[in-house]
Amino acid sequence: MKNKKDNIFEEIYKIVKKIPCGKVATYGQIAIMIGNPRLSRVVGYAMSSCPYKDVPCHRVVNRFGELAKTFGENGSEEQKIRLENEEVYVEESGCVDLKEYIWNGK
DNA sequence: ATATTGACGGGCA
DNA sequence: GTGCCCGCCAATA
Repeated sequence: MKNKKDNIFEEIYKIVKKIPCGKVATYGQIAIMIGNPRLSRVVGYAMSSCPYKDVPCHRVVNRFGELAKTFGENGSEEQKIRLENEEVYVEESGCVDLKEYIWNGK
C-alpha cells in the first residue's frame, strides 16, 4: 500500500519533464493532468522549489502564457533565452503565443 | 505548534 | 460581462 499521499510534487515533476522542447505548458493544464485543476498553486510552488534540474520549469507558464518573473534574480531574462533557444519566441514582456507553443499534451 | 503566503485556476454571485 | 471567493499542497515566519 502506498503512503498516505505520494508527494504531489513528484506528480508535477513527472508531467513537466514530459513537456517536449519547443513547447510550453500552463500550470492549470499540468494541474489537470495531475487530477486536480485547483492544484495550480501547488504546481507553481513545485516549480519555485524546482529541486530537480530535470524539470524544465522555464517551459511552464501561467494561464496568460507569460513566464514566471520570479524564476531567478535576472527574472525571466534567462528563462526567455532558454525558450528562444528551443524555438519558442518570447516577447519582451516574457509572453509567448499559447496558441502556437501550448503543449497539446502529446 | 499555528497562521499566512505563494510562480494559479476555476466557479459562482 | 465583471468581480469576488474558494480550493489545494508545501514552505516560511
